[in-house]
Amino acid sequence: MAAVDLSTHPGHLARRLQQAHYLLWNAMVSEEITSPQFAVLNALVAEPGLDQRTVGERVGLDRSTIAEVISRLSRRGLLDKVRDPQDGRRFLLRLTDEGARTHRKLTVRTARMNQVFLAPLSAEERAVFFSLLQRVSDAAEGLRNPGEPLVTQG
Amino acid sequence: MAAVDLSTHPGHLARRLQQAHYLLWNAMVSEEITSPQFAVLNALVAEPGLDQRTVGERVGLDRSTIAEVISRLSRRGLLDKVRDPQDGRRFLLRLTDEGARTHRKLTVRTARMNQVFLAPLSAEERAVFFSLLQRVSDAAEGLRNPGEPLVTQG
DNA sequence: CCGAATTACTCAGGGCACTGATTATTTCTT
DNA sequence: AAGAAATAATCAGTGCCCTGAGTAATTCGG
Repeated sequence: MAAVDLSTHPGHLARRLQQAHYLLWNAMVSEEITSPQFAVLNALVAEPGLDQRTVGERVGLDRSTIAEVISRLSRRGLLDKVRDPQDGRRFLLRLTDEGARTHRKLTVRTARMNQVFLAPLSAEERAVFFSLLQRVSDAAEGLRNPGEPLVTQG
Repeated sequence: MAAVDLSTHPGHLARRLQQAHYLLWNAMVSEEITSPQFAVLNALVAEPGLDQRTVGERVGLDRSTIAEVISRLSRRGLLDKVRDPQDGRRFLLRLTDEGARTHRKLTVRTARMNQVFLAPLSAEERAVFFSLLQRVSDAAEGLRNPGEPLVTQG
């Protein structure tokens, strides 16, 4: 008795969604490059020369996790790490040719995978889905960083 | 160039949502018991005496992960593992009094946390949110298990 | 200019999540 | 009844995710 219905628990649903995505990614996109790794490659395509911490911020990975992910990508020759001559604490990151090639290849496959993943939803539902996911995530992230309010009411 | 907008990638959004939830859970529910652990306790409140594999199926954890989670809960005295006398491969699982107490306590806190987590959404939006999350997850899980079709069309 | 605070990164430790291989037990087939 | 197939659980290995503590470099305040 007193058991709860997990289907109304957003955390449980989020975990299930992420796991389902993980499996489909593995089957349809890549067994070597993970989704967070792709996010890092993508961030460096958009803004080459970012430092490690900023890349983590862009893709939503904390300092420890981004360090591991970068280290793997660097070990596989997909990106280069060089000390910032202006600030000896930072490493500046840049994709190698191989890294850029990998990003291009996975971009195509990822688009295909997203079609399959979102197949059960209509175009309108997809837009709603994205919007709801983003609103909840943004709000929850805002709870941790009360520094920059999302809406400034004058 | 050719960088992609991650805000239309459900996998990326799912990961962010899950991370946001993880942090809020830690802050508002418990630093000792995790959300998957709570799901296991909850499954055993609903159906005491389940075996390990079935519990994993109920809460969406694979054979390896459920083994680790059960082992932690058992080590902390929240559940008991006994060999099934009918089938020597299985372990039958049952909450201890302490486990049941913990489940009751966390049920209350989890409800409070969900209120905060879902605060940005109206009641109607929450219903839509749950439904979309579930439809996408169910469909993706169905891709892996083509054994039991979700809809039987006569 | 120099000590204090801040910042970027690293490291150790705990937990979740998957795959592939192994072991023990049960069930199926002949 | 005996060998083959299936099943429950374990183990090793990889990767993501967080916290708290530590190190090196820079910036801030007096």
